Amino acid sequence: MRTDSEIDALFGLLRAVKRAYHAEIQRLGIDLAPMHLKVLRMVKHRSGCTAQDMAAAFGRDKAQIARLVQSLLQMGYVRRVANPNDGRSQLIELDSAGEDVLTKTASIHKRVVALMTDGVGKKDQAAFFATARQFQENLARRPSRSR
Amino acid sequence: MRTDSEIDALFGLLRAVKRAYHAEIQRLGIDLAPMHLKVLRMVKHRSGCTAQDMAAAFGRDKAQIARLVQSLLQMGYVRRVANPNDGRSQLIELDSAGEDVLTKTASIHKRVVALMTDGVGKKDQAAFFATARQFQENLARRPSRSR
DNA sequence: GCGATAAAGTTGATAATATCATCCAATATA
DNA sequence: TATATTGGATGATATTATCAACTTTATCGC
Repeated sequence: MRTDSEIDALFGLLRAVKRAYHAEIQRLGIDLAPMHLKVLRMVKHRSGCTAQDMAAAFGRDKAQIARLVQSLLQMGYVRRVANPNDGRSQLIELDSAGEDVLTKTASIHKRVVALMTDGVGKKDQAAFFATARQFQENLARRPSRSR
Repeated sequence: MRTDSEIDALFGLLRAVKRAYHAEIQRLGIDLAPMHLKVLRMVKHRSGCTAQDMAAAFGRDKAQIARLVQSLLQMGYVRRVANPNDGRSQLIELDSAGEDVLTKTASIHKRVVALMTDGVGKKDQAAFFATARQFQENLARRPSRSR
């Protein structure tokens, strides 16, 4: 039976993506949540970024980022060094264990995308993601961020 | 800077949709979560369904549904009647307060969709949702459900 | 320089969604 | 009938998220 609206369809899709993503991480025996990986990727990509940089880049609450960074610190995936330019903030850097995790998980995105897009033409995929970004921008226009 | 993958784009869209959806509910002064509304819609659509029906229909854990139904019961939005055909289960029916809530929230989907799809052509929208369903089916093929 | 203000980060509280495991009672099946 | 299964309830816990309050440090206006 089809009683779902468009919104329900989106929610359903995203739950499925989350599950698949999570399952892939578990499959690799890595005890990290998707957000942990997101932070690690950011740290790798922009070494020496601050927690605030991430909060802004992700559009997330700084409290959430602070906790993610702390747990990554405790697990030894990142390290923190004082920011020479600002005594309030600290620069986050990837530790070698974090590098390893990123190496191991590098293929997860690809695998999930491959699983999800199976049998869908390249053009349709491109159109889908382009529309997704447009939708997100439309919704992101008003809400407030990082407080 | 664009460092996001397709998966990140989807996650971002989900967050944006959730926020917008939640904000619309709050705007109406209704103290229910999106999942509560989803359950209410299901109860309205299929009056006398069981919690198990919903868990199966949504692909969700039955524990989650049980708790949602219980809170809706406490709030007086639904009522429960014994299932004459099965002493284990109970049939969930919409109460008048639940009807009211559904009437009030009927436009939320439309509003969020309108906000989200602003400036996107009808054809592109249709293509997007069609692809979303296809993606979901691809991902839903393997994972296990309702335990 | 000083005082007000803002920013970076931490912490506490809490919400929404979700999963897993276990248990009970009722049913179905072998 | 003995056994297994199912519907549901409950406890524990994880993930993501938000808001509020607070500390420390910077910055801006004067």
